[in-house]
Amino acid sequence: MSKVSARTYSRYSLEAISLLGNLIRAARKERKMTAQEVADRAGISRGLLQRIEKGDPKCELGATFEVATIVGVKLFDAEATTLTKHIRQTEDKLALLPKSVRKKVKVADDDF
Amino acid sequence: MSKVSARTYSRYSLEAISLLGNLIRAARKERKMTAQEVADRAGISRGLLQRIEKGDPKCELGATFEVATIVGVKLFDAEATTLTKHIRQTEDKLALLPKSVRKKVKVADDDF
DNA sequence: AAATAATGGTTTATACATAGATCATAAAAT
DNA sequence: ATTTTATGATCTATGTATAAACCATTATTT
Repeated sequence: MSKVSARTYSRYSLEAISLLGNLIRAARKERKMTAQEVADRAGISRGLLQRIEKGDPKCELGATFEVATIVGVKLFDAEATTLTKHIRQTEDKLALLPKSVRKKVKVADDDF
Repeated sequence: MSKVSARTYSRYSLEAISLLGNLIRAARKERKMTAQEVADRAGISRGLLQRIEKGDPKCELGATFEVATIVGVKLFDAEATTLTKHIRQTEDKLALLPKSVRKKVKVADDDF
């Protein structure tokens, strides 16, 4: 008597996660590291690494990024500065908005 | 009597996660959505969304990517095809390698 | 070919993330 | 100014991800 309402994920999310897992495994193989080696260096179990490479959505974000870093898969790397800049711009923009143009703009786009 | 060996994360991983959280919050604000709205659509609690935006490494990978997707933060988006191609290339390359040039190449780089 | 190592898949116990409720403060709307 | 809404934070119970130990199979070495 359990199983109340398993979480759902959009196709896009699942694909992105799966892609990340594939990238990690490919990078690990490329560097000729065993699953055990990477797991040890990441401080996680080999089983968890398997699930990460397999694209299981229910893994720790931190463990996943850590593994990615170890095998050399840079997440935002090159774009990091650009992205940070983008955030700052966005926040500035928001700060400049009149405080009441908000709400009821209706988002209206479920673009996936 | 607990706290045995808390997991550790590299500076890079933490920064990447934090950056992702910031991107998500900025995108949510930009789209003028409340934390509750996004949480509902992602099927998670508002508290979890708070932690995701805050850059907490111990969140579900799936929940995080789902939220990112909802607010319009594309993870690999444009590069997806390129990356997929890259993976295939990598795997092909590995497949072509003589079966014994492996091991003892010594990784020797902790580049972070 | 035999032996060794790596992977994929189990299972079990336990630590811990999560949902949900509550409260305080801040922000926005009226 | 008042009211409403959003956010940030804290607490508790419970489901569940994780580590660890297995085993079976597949690669890789010798």
